[in-house]
Amino acid sequence: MSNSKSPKLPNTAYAVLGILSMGDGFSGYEIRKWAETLRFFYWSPAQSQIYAELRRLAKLGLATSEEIPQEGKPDKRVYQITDAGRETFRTWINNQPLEPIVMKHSLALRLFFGQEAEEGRLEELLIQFIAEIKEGLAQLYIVEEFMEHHPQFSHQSLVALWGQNFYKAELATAEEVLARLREKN
Amino acid sequence: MSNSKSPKLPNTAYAVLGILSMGDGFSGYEIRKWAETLRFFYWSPAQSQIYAELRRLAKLGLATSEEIPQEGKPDKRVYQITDAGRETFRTWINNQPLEPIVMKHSLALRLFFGQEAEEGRLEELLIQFIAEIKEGLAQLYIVEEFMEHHPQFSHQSLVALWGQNFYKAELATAEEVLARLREKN
DNA sequence: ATATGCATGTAATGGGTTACATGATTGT
DNA sequence: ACAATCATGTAACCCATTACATGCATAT
Repeated sequence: MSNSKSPKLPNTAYAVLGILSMGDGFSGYEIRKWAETLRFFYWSPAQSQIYAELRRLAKLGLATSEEIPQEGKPDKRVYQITDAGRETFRTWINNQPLEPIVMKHSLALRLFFGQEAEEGRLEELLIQFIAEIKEGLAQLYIVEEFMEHHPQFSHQSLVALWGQNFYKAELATAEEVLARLREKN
Repeated sequence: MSNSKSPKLPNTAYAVLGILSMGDGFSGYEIRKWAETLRFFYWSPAQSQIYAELRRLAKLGLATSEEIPQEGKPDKRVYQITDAGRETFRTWINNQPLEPIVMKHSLALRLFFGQEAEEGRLEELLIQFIAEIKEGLAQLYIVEEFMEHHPQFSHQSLVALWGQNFYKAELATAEEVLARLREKN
């Protein structure tokens, strides 16, 4: 079923493959929880999309899919990466060039067009943003702490550190911008 | 043609509306150039998408569209924001809640799954990334300098500052992570 | 000669979202 | 009682990308 040469897949598929490569057997539900951590640095697809990607990977022979009957819960479908899947993933990580960072910063967009905002609106948004960032930072600390206690996650904890630095920088910038806006009035 | 209540639009449409609100009359081509600056903090849609959004705005009565004959060049279609369009834009900026930051950081994704990478691959990617960030920073300095000489762009220059801080933080983090990877070997 | 800038548009494809549908178990 | 967790899936929709198509003027 698998193509001889690694097929070209959307990045979401590689992310799912990558998660599958970290253990032996995940349900869609478990993948989804990992994806929630990933959202700090990469993406956060809808649940339906994760299931769709898993089905695609299975169809391409990059993962096996097995139905596990369960009592008291709906049946679980467990996906496992195949040799072809691991090969595809390695080809991606070792050969696919970096893409430019994509950022959708909804506050920056509003700030950019701030001349159309009401008096005080931007300050309000910045204060709200600062609170959200602090919340995100707290979550990242928890993620990193967990990973530091599990040596097999050394790369993942490196990325948690990356996220922390990003959030700290966002915090500092938001405070700087807020101060500038206030001193203009 | 315009709805009595502001219609709900995709963010790309608001971004285009916002650019239209900054002057009186833009061609799709000019919008596109502004969008290229926006990409540092928000988004970078395909050319065809910008033209599609402009047509949508015109159909909704949020912008007027006028064909300007030109010699030696293809005709130009100039779009101008209407009162209804400005109203829609203000409603958006003043009432629409912030959305969470969306980030697609292709390097972080690879780093996260670094256990599958070949010896030296991550270092190679980091070095490449650092070069790209430096290039981006240089461009942002140019953008900010331009805007600081034009007082009507004070909000825009604030966002250019935001972008600089982001890029500087990325640079520092990339160097830190590179150092950590090297000391592990 | 060749590339870049100006200038707009269509067609095919697909990645991804939102909403809906179902249902038992466990914790508050 | 109610919310959260576990667990998967379908249907409708559309935003967005890629590729293609055209063509003159100007700079290298």
